[in-house]
Amino acid sequence: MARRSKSSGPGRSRSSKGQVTLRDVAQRAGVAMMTASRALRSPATVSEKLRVRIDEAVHALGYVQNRFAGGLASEHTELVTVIVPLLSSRVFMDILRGADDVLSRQGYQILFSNTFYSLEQEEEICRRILGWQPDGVIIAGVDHTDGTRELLSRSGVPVVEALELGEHPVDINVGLSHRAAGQRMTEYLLAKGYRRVGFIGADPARDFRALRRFQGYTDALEAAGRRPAYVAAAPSPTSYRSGAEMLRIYLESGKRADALFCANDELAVGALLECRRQGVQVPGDLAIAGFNGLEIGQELFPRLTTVLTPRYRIGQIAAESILARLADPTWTCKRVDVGFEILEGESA
Amino acid sequence: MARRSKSSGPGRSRSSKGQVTLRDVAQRAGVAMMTASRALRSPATVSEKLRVRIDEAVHALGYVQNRFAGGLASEHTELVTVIVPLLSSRVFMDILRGADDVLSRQGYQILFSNTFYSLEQEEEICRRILGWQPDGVIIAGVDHTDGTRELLSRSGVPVVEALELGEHPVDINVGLSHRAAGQRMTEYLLAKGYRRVGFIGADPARDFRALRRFQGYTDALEAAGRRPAYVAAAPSPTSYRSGAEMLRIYLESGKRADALFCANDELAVGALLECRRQGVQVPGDLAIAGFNGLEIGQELFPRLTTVLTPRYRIGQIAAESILARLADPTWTCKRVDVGFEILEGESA
DNA sequence: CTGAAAGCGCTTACAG
DNA sequence: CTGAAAGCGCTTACAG
Repeated sequence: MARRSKSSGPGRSRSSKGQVTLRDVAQRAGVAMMTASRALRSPATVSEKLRVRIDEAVHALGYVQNRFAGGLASEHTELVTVIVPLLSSRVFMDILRGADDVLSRQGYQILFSNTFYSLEQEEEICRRILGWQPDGVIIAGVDHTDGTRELLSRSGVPVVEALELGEHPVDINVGLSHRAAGQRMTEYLLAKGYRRVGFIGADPARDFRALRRFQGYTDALEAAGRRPAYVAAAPSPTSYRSGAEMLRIYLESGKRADALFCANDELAVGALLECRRQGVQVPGDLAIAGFNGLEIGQELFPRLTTVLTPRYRIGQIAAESILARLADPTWTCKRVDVGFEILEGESA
Repeated sequence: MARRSKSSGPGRSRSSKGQVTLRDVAQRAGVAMMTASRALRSPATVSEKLRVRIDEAVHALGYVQNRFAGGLASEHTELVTVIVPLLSSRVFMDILRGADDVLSRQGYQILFSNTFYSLEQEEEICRRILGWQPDGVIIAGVDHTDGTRELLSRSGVPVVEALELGEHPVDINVGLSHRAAGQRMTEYLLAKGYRRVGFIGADPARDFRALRRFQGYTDALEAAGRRPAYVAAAPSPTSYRSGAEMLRIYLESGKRADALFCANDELAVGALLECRRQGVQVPGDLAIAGFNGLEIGQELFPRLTTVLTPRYRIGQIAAESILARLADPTWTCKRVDVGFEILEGESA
C-alpha cells in the first residue's frame, strides 16, 4: 500500500499517508466530501457545475478511489470470487475468461483461487477468500465438503456452482450433466458400430466430473448389454503426455478395444498422437473419442470426435446470474442446463 | 458484502451488519480487541493462555477477518496485481500460475486483469486496479504508455515488468531478450542449411514481443547476408487455426521458402498440422520452427523445433522479487535474465 | 441539489 | 504481555 512513512514518496501529494484522498478532491473543488463522493458514484445527482469542478479536481490531483475505504463503508465490494481446481486447464481458463469478460465490463474484479482438486483445500480457500467480502462466488463443481457448503450459504451472497449440474445446489447452478454427456458419447460410439468400447479416465477420487462421465459410459454399456472392454485412469492433473502414456499402457495391457473414450481432450489428443507414433491407425485399428472440444482436437488429422462443452458461456452465465441477483435480490434462476453437443470428427 | 439489512441473514451472529467481528471474538475471549488482533497476526507476542482462549472464540464464532478493514488500517493489503494481454494464452497463464503458486502460499491474493494487447486499455486498467492498493504489481512486457509508467512508478510499490527485458524498466525486470532469441533461432535454421527462411509473425502493432523476435530474425539474416524469403503477420490473437490459415496463405502466395519461423507455437503448430493436411512434408518440403515450447508441440510428430521460454519460472521470480522487496525495502535486483533454450525437434 | 455526523472493522502507535 | 484512543478513507442515512 506504500503509505508507510511521512516522507511520502516522490510524486505524492496530500494526506498523512501520501495518498490523494477524496477530501483533497473536495477541498480543491470547494465542495463537501459527500458531494464529491456522489459526483463520482452517480454523476446525474449532482449539478453540472459542481460535477465539472469535481472532475477537474480529480484529474488535476490524479485521484484514484481507495477501494478498501469504499468497500468497508458500503455494502458492496465489486469483487467476485472464482474458485476452480486448476489454473493450468483450458477448461477452467475458459470459465474464468467468460466470467471476467462480463464482470470487468461492469467494474467488478475477479479474485481467483485454485484448489488443485482437493476438497479440503477448497474449504480452506473459501474461508480465506470470504474475508475479501466478495459480492458473489463462482465455484467449479457441485462436490464440496459440508464445511464449504456451510461457508458459502452463510456468506449471504449469490453463489454459482458452475460446470456441472447437481441435485442440491447451494444456490445457483450453471452447467451440464457430465453423466448424460458421457452416456451420449458412448451411445454414439456404439451406434457407430464399435463393440468393444474402453474408457480412459482421470483420478476418480479427485476429478468427480470425469468420474461422472465414466458412470455415463457404464450406463450406456449396460443399457446395450455390453461390458467395458478396457478401463484405466490417468493420474491428476492430466496432460497430452499422460494421454500418450495411457495409450502405451493400454497397448501393453494385452486387452483389445476397438474404441477408447477418453475422459478429456488432453488425454484423447495425447492418445491420438501416440497412436500415430506407434503406427496404430485411427479409427481403423482404434477409434478415439474425447471430451470438451478443445481447439487443438479440431485441428488434428484425424479430427477428434468429442463432446463440446460451452465453458466460456458457462462463465458468462455464471457472472450474469450474479449481476442479476445483485441488481434484484428477488431474482431467481436456480438452474441453467447449458447442454452439450457431440462433435463428430474422423477419429471415431 | 451482504450486510444489508438489520435482519441479518440466517446463520449470522453479532454486529449491526450481521458479521462476526473481532470485537465479538475479543468479547467472548474476555480480552481487548487489540489483544485479539495481535493474537491472530503474531501469536508469539501473546501469552499462551490468552491465545488459546482467543483461538477458541475464533472457531466458536466462525470469525473470518475482514480484509477491507485490515487493508484500510494497515500498510499492506496482501494483494498483488498481475496485468497481462490475454487470459487465453498459455504463455500468460504460465506466468500467472508461477506467480500464484508463490504468492498464495504466503497468503497473498492475485488481482489479474487483461489488456487485450492495447496499451491504452493497459493504462486504464492500471489506474483502476491501483485503487485496490496492491502491495506489488506484475505487468507483462516493457512497452507501456507514459501514463502507465507514471502510474506505476508513483504507486510506490514494487513493480515487476515480466517476460521481456527492456532498456529502462520502471523498477524490477524479469525476462529474456526476445530479439536475441529470435536471432538465435534464425541462426539455428541457417546453420541447419536452410537458405530461404521466412517468418510468420503476429500483429506488429500489438504484439511487441513477436515484433522483436522478427527483428532478431532480420538481424540474423542480415548478418548472414540473406533476405527474408517470406514475411507475413497473423492477426491478433493468434490460434492454431490462424496458424493453419497463415500456412494456406503462404502456399497460395507463390513465394517459396524452405523454412518458416513462426512467432509463436500456436502459429507453428497450426502451420505444422496444416502441412500434413496439405501433403507438405515437414521438414522435407518445408521446415517449421516455433517459439515458446508449449507442450503440444513436443507431442506432435514431427516434434516442433522451438525456443523454450521459462514462463512459469518468470512468474515465480516476479513474485519472489516482490516478496523480497516487501520484506526488505533496500532489496534490489533490477534485472533478471532468465534466458531461453533452443528445443530441437524434427520439424526444422 | 448539497452537507455535517457517524460509522464500517480493523491496526498503528503509544502507554502501562 | 496487555489495553484505551485515534484514525485509515470512504459511504450511509438523515437533514436542510
